[in-house]
Amino acid sequence: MKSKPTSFDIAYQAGVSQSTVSRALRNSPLVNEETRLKVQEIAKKLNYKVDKNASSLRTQQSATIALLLFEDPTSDDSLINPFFLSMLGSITKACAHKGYDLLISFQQMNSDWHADFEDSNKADGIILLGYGDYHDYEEKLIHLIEQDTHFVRWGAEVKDLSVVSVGCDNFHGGYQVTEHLLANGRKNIAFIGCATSHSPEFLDRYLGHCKAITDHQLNVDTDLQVEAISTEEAGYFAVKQLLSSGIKFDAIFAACDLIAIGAMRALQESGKNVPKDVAVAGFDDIQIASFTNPALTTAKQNTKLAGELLVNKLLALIAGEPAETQLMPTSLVVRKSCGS
Amino acid sequence: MKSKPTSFDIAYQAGVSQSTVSRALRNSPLVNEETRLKVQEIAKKLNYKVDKNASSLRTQQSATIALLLFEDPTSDDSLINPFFLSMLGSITKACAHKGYDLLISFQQMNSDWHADFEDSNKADGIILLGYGDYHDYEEKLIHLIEQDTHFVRWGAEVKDLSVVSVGCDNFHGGYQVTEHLLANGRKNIAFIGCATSHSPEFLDRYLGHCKAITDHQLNVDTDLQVEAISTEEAGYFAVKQLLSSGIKFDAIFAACDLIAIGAMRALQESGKNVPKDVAVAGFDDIQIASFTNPALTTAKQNTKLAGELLVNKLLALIAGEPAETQLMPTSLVVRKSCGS
DNA sequence: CAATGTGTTACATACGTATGCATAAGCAAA
DNA sequence: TTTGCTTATGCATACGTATGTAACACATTG
Repeated sequence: MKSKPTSFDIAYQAGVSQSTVSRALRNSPLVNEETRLKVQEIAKKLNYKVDKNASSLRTQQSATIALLLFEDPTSDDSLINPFFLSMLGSITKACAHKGYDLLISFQQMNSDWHADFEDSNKADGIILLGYGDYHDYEEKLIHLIEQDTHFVRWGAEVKDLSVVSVGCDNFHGGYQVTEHLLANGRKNIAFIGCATSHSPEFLDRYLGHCKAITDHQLNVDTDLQVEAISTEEAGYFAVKQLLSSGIKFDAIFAACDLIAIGAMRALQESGKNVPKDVAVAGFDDIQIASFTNPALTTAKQNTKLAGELLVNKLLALIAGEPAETQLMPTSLVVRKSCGS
Repeated sequence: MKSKPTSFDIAYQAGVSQSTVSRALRNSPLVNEETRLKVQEIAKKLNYKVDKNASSLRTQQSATIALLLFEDPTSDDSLINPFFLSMLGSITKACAHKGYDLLISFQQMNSDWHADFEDSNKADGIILLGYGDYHDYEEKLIHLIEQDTHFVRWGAEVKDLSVVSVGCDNFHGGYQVTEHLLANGRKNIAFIGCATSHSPEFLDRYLGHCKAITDHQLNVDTDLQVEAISTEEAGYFAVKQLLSSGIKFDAIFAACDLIAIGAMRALQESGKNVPKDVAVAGFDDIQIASFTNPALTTAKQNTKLAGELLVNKLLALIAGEPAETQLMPTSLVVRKSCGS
């Protein structure tokens, strides 16, 4: 009574062998229907559950995917970027839909994460999630590839390596946002966010922004680009700094929504009206964006689709099928913060 | 070269037996230091990783915790309540800190979740997370107990069952909020949220609210309690309904922050000033709360502590140690939405 | 009637690790 | 020399499942 029933217990009660039990429970065509029903009935009666460890050990498959979430080491320890939380929810649901369990692990970028699930057989594949420059961990990617580990990652395409990435068309998204601001008559658009290769996502958004400006026969003013990491505080201080510098601007393109929210706080605190005095646009479309005052106009990254793509591509790789890097389009969500 | 190295491969190279390898890698005092170092060196060279399935099968321990997250079936399919996302982040970090992996699974309340990890040995214990009346799934709790499954849950104390719960002092939190509103001179405080046993958390907040009112020699007006589930939309419509009913009120106590946000939207849309005309207070202190306009005054549930408590108590149960149900205090976070 | 095929079951084994028990070597005490 | 103890290692086995192969009964065919 004490210990969990095994397939041998069922076999004994059913008067068959353990192997027949195993086949019967997996609906193998090799077993007679009558036998199968009897076995399944007894299994149910005993509240039998397959031991996943034994099963995984035997089949070398765990029906589990590991999600490695990289923290931005500069951000607040207790919080997680809402965008990634949204991705996490989406990936979880996509996994559940495919019958896979999801193993979650937070990692510091500089830790030995590449070793954790690699050969432990605890997961059939890995999803890498987090902003940042992949050059910072390129050798770890190479290591993963060398070990024939199945994995996909969120982010921009990795050149020169056969890595499957799912990302967002940050360049086009940036173009869309700035074009929208220009269409609203804004001339001097500040860009708040890191515009170096250390943040390839933000950089692409900035480049799209610049392209939209030059396409409209205007000149890019580099003074209007202010560095900021992806937090509300960074956006707040960047705008404060911009305001005190005396540089004229009538719009802000924040590299992500959190920055935009901080930017709006700084503007409103300084007596500026959004969008009348300064239009503000963001990027991501996190949940908060529709609740700010005014509601934030932003380039939406479709996290639901992204999660499904990541999971589907990873499962394809696991199944030995080909999978390709894919760039998702962004869509502009027009709310109140840009005037129209 | 092809297949992953096993402990036998190391044993062969080191000229010792597999059992010695196993002991050496686990730093058993039974093995000579010299031997241990040699074994560990070879293991590193071969990039050896313990097979978690085999290890778990042998030891019957997986160093993994399963988190079952119950969706509110009425809420939007694509979104997850930010409060639970915050809990999820906190639990993930607490697990990582203890060296445990976290297996995440979304569940419908009416599904067979109680069976999923119970005997599969895939996790050493389970954390149940989600709002709702535990009476709705009491028989499943009993089932878990009968199977000697280690688990803890988030929520109010479960009477008559030996279930370890970690919850928040919703009664006192409700008392705090209403007392704050009264101290600000508000007399007619509407309560927006479900106040039935189907939502025990909300009910306790309501009861605390009522206690604060009677303690101040005032009478509870049941017309000022309006039903709403925990979404922004529900808060919006509840307040719209309240406004059109003509009932006078100068403050709103929303049963959760999402409701409060919807309530503010309805008020502002109707030309009411928050907090001048109507003060609004919430519950939870989700991340959005500090970004709304005006910033939301709310009773904070400490998700960081909650996650740690849940994990610690679960690990205690797994270790065979006693653990007790615990109620956490809430703290009032005063921002701008109540006037002072 | 022999040969072949079909459907169903049992047997035996492998997956890779952890650990109780036996063993061997070395050494001190009797 | 014998006994007893310590230290270090190997042997053998169990964890519970899944599956290749063999075996068996029975039907079909030439």
